[in-house]
Amino acid sequence: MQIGVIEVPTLKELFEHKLEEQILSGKLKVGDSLPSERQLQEETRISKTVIHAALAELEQKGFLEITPRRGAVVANYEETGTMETLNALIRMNGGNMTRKQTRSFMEARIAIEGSALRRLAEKHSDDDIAYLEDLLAKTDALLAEKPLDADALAELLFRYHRGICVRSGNEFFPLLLNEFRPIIMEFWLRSISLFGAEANVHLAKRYLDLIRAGDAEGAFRRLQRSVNEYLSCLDEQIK
Amino acid sequence: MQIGVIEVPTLKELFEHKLEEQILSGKLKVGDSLPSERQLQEETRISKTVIHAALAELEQKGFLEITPRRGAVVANYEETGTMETLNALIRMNGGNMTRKQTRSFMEARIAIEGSALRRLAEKHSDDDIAYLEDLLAKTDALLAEKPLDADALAELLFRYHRGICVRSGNEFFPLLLNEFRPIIMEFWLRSISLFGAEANVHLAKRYLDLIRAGDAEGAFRRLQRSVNEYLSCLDEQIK
DNA sequence: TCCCGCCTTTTGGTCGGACCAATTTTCGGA
DNA sequence: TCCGAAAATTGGTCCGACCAAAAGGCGGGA
Repeated sequence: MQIGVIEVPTLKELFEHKLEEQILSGKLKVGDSLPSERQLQEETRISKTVIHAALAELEQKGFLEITPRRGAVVANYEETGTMETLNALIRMNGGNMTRKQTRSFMEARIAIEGSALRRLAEKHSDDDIAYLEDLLAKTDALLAEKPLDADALAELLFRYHRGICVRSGNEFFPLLLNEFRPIIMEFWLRSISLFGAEANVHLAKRYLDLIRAGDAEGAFRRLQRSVNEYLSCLDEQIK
Repeated sequence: MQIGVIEVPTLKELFEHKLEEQILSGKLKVGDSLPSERQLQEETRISKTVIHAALAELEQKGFLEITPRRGAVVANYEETGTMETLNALIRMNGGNMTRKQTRSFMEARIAIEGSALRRLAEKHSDDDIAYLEDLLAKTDALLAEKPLDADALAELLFRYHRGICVRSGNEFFPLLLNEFRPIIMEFWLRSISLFGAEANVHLAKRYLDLIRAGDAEGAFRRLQRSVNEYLSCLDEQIK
């Protein structure tokens, strides 16, 4: 096993995660108001600037609601939460998603990427095909190298599937994939370790074939099938 | 016309939006590197603390790429952009979406809310129905009041449709709707002005009927139809 | 007893200065 | 011309102090 660079967390991050944990664990309930920045400063012996920066970031993540000169309260992150909130939530759990989260994610993938596949199969230019072929050529090149760089392959698979969304003509789909990025990367890494690199690349090529053939329904069903295979294989592994 | 609370932007926000504007307007091109934080501090007479915080936030929004001790460059926000980037882009344009953006949005809506509708129609508890009925009752109450508060109705419609996503059991769909929130609110306001308040509430009830009846395909088709009606009505208006 | 206006306290927001560690640039010597 | 050490520059972090606005407390008048 390789030991990567050891990241030294900053004071800000430490305080941020501490607070995040208290919110997610329920110690701090939705609607609870936080102590003032000064009070936190005294408790934690951290400067107010750092406290302030951490609180501001937690606000952006959807965990807090800060009103100038009134204070910060724990936000109802089910109401205001975004993908960023979810990413923080998953990271808190060591990067592991619950069974239900995984299912939800795959379902969202079918909804979004499935729509993109359908549209692209129905309507595409030679340029679109060339664009995707180019990305596939890169995965082939990577596949030829030994040993296999799983991270790089996952990155390429991400770009390829985002490419499908880009070329579908929908301006929102690629943005949504970017939003999901950490989760999607995790997914591809696991898929590579479950089914092997070749199988994943082969499947990617299959989508292009179906797009080229204009088989919108076939491409959609293929996506559904591979999602189901992934989920059942995951269940298999747990047993 | 009602004048709401006047929001006083903080220095950080002012600086942030200024930079955002320069990036989106093309004055700062993708790949351009920004002056150092100290230089910006001198130019703007804003403290480095605030400059730093603003840059960090712009990085999170996908507009900048910051490398420690090397500086900040304008990111390719088409590659790294998220919904937040898009929201900023639309806000810059006075809240107006292009024709293509509107189409893309409605398509994304069909993909996401359509999936939620299907799942909920196929499988739901009495509790789910009661939850949605409760939200509908609130819209009815609002509808009875005169004059009509369009903003409040749009808010309720948003909550109702998010409720469908929440109750579909998918943990991602509500988060995606939150992400889209500014755009969705704009959509409902326009829909209310186009078709009237009653028609929108009536349509909302129709979805619940179809869910109750377990008619997944019917609910999905209903959504598709109303989306098409909205788009063609919009075209009509432009002419 | 209640309400209005003044004054103190508390609040988030901002500031400039300082230090750190790593990178980039500079420049003198081989 | 090239190399390597020193200097300058960079983003990241931290501190303690100050600001203006909001909240809360207080006292006097009705």
